Amino acid sequence: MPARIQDVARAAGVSTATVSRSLRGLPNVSSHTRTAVRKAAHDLGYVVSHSASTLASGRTLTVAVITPYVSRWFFAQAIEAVERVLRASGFDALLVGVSQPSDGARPSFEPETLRGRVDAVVVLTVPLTGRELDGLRALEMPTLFLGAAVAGAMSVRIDDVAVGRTATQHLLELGHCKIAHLGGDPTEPLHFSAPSDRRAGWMSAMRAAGLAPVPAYDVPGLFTADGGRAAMNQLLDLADPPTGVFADSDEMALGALAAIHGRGLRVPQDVSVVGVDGHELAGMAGLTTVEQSVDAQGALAARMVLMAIAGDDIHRHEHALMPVRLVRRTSTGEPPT
Amino acid sequence: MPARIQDVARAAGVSTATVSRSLRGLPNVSSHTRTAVRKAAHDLGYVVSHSASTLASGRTLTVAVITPYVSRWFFAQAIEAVERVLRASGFDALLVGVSQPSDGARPSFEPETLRGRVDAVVVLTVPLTGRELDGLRALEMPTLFLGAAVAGAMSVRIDDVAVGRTATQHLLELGHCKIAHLGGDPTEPLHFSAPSDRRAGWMSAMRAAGLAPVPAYDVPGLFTADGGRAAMNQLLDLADPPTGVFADSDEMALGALAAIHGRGLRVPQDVSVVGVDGHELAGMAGLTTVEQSVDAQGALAARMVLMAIAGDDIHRHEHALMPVRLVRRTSTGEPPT
DNA sequence: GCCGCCGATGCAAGCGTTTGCACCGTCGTC
DNA sequence: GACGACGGTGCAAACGCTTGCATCGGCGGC
Repeated sequence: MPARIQDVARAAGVSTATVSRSLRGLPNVSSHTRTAVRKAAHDLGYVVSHSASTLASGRTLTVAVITPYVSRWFFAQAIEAVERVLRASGFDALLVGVSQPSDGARPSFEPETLRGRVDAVVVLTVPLTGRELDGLRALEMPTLFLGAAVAGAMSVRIDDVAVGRTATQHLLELGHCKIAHLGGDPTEPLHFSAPSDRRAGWMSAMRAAGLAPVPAYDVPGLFTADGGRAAMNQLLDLADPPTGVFADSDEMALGALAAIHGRGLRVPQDVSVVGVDGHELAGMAGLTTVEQSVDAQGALAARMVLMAIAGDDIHRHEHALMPVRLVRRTSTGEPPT
Repeated sequence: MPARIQDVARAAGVSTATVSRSLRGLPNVSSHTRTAVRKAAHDLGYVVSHSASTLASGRTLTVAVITPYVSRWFFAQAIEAVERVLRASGFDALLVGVSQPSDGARPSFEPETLRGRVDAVVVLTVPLTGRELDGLRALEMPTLFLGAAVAGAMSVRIDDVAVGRTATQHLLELGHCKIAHLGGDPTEPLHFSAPSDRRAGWMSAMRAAGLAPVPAYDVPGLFTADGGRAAMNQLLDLADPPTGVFADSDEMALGALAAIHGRGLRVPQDVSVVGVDGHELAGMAGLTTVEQSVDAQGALAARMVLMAIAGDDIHRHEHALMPVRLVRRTSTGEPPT
């Protein structure tokens, strides 16, 4: 029923080879012929068969986006940006979720499955096991990690150690000494690097200030608002609670804010909180945060991948580091005396 | 380099036809043969070529998810749920963004492009023009709208009029008379139905209470926190500001909360706010809301689509209505006297 | 005026599966 | 003991496009 290339060829009075070349803008086609073919194709409502085209050429015009979540801020932002740039270049995004079910035994992701299915892969953070990474490497296609760096592949990310250091230093400069850290989930089977790097930044800044990071001040917040709230409550239950809190994400920080307000305490008079991300609602809540542009990271990632697909090997192993900046708002101030 | 079906056939000492049938679990294959084939395939690391399989069979094992956004709460939730269920059934999700660029001239979405590319389409809300909808219809494949109902296709959604009525009635019951509505963007070229339906619910509840909805109380909030804040500020600037606010989404409601607090006013003593959705951060902020489970909606949507693909024509035009429930928290109370 | 070159085009061989149809024993039935 | 029926298997024709190679004028240079 739908028109095939043969129909267009017939209508335009040329061979299928010429139709193929005309429609794809290849050289060695007279402009007269090209026009005629385009018209015929348009009149017939011809659309190239993706599977046939892929089978014959090996090109898929598709990029896989592998992600553990889509509803969390960072991931949603990244997916949106990557997809937008891909689409603008005529590429499609194949969404591959790798979140583990609650039973813990996540259905293992099979990289082999992507062979011949996509032209490149963008991995959000590194939600993969060693075996999966090896499988991905075996695919030998352009691969880019967004939010983490992996040797032998491209990457776009921020300096997470610096993020931790910046946030902590901000609190230190305000005069805080008792600074806590709300991080990821230590039982998380996926080994995300951002939480540990940010923690490292926190510790490094503390040490540089001549302070020893208190173990009890390092609590898991699961990267969710609920987790952040629970973690904050845990901190406030301590005999000697912190006066400053550095949360690895704005979502956790907002949860912490809720916990603080829930206790009748005031921000920043009683407790200062600084987050990471630049979440829209962080602005609403007056949250001081270390802002990153995931939109810019995603767009750059997509562009790099597209270049690699186009055969630009120069960037094949490039690691891009994007800037962050501290945005001071009303959630941080001097510690109580 | 990668093993093809021919290699597996040779290794197992059978024909490619038998390999194909064995691997796909078709009947009329002796269990002995099937085992041998499976082993050979596994040993060779054989993975069926998606394009070849699609070309030959017409099946793609892929579903398109068409969405105007991915970073907004509803959409992120929906995408995540749909993808998860599809993946569990061996299907992939092709993400198709149709958001308009800021210049207003959104690159028109070409439904024809999906022909032969996917087995079904899930459309989040209805971000499409009439022409696009017609094109989608012409594809004659299972199509499901999530978040809106369209005649002639499946749909999963909530009763948005009831949502507006429920939220408004809650405020009415608390004694509010001056109730405002934060809705969508009237200049939005995409004609989302949720905002207008919720507004209709608001108006209907007001009228049922013998009150006339005040035009100045109906302001656009753009469905973002920032928009909600701006809209709320606009309301507070009125000579006679409302005492109750019904926002079409939690994100807008949270923005409204920020605006109220920014004026030094208190919630709910001075102004009551009720949202819609069940956003995690709404819980943090104590926001009363009309909660919906987008996760359940997305999962159901995916299941319906899968059934339709499997040839179950019974559900081909089914319209599922999912429940909502009012969650009372601390952002609503009696109006000031 | 002939030759070689080049741009424009067509031919046809793949690309790797799926699947209708044919074939061939075997087994149960009358 | 003959005869369908049937399970198990192979053959080969699609599926719709891309692309290396051949072909064929026309044109500039000598």
